[in-house]
Amino acid sequence: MKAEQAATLLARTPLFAGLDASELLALGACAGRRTYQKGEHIFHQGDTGDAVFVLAEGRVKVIFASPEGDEMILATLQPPDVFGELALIDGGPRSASIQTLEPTTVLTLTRATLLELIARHPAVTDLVLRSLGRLVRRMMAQAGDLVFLDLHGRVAKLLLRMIEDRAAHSDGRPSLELRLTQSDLAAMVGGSRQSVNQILHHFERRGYLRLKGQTVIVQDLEALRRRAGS
Amino acid sequence: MKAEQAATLLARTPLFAGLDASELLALGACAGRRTYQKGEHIFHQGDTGDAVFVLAEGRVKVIFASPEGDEMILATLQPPDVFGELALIDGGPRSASIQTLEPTTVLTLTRATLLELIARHPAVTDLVLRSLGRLVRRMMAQAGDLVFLDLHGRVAKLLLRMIEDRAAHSDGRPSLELRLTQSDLAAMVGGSRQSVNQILHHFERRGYLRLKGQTVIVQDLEALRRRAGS
DNA sequence: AAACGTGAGTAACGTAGGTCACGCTGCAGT
DNA sequence: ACTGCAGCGTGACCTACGTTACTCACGTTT
Repeated sequence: MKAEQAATLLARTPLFAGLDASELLALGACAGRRTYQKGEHIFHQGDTGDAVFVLAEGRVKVIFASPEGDEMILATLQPPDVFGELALIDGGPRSASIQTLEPTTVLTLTRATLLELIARHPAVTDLVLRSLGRLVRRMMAQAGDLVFLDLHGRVAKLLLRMIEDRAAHSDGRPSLELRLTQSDLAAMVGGSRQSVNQILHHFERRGYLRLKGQTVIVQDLEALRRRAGS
Repeated sequence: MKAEQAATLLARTPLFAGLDASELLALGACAGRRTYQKGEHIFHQGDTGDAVFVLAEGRVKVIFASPEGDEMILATLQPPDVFGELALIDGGPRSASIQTLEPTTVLTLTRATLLELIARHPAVTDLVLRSLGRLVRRMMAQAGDLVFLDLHGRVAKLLLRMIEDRAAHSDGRPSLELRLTQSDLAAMVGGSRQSVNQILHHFERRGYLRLKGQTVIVQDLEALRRRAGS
């Protein structure tokens, strides 16, 4: 029952999509399930971790913090994203914290069950490699943006990226329900809340987009792209 | 002959250190060898690549460039560092360029011979995973530094990092032969050449270090650490 | 020697963007 | 109804850095 639900979720992830039905069921049976309220931490940077998580419901943010306590948001995740692989593969501490943005439920897979899975299905290793590869490329792009683009560019790029994979195209114009505070946006681009506020309004004044509470309706995608340098 | 030299080099890399002597010899025999002059490119960002390189002699810099042509130096490598794994594991384009800083010779291992190796020694996969994991962590730290630290902090941190793994402790005081121009240093911390110049002299005036051409003698490690926020 | 290129050192100036310090709104709890 | 509190909107500063534009000290080449 639960295992079946879990299996259908797992089937949607790039990591486990290749497995056959029986294998998915077995994996789903091994998976734990946890629920969190809005604002809770699933794990903290620096923890030792031996589990991978599959997001079943709700959204979370990935937070990288400096020793001084400043925080930078590396990404927001939504089902069926997977997180926590990094600490697992090298046994090191968790490199970032995970905090829920909404009531959330996740599946947990322990290192042991994954090793077992890999023993039976060597192809999974390749998928893990690819997912890590994507991570490296994303982080390189992030670092590049921080040195090559000004804050306007980074905000524009962030909006474009979020539109790419979360857009609801209501009536032609791509509209984006952020469901993030401006403080969160600021932490994603490495700027201050105030500057992000200014920049959003700047874009609105120029006619690139319209702001309505926490949703953004993009009017001029091309202008945004230009401003993002791409 | 050549294969033996290659084998001893491979044995020093973390990736292949675990292999037994005969396996190393076989691998060394499969390896190609190339030499470059100072300033040449070994490959370019965007190329399609199906080889991994092992640095045998000389130093290289890893360059990440923006579409507009601005460049950021992600790292400098020295023997027995390995590079080029990323494009190999996911078949994607090379994510950065490699340019030699000195006359350089490298070994090349094709995708085919590596797949073969992995088939015989599954443990190698784990090492590849770990090396990718290190890469992700390094890039996250890099991105974090860019948002959390000011330029002074990033320069201090860069010096500390280079001292860590390249220091010649002449007479107690750690001394560091950079063999990099200030322009290169600037590209490593995401600043302008002039600012880096100023900051180095600022540190010298404060007594943190002494500058002598391209070598840096650190006088007050603790002060540098403080300035780097760690 | 003259000419040229490369790397280092300085200074003047402008500005992107951080910080501080407000006020406003809407909502949850008592 | 009153009191927080979270999120947004805006203004007045101030400063860290980039940019531009020189100079000087070297090697190398012609």
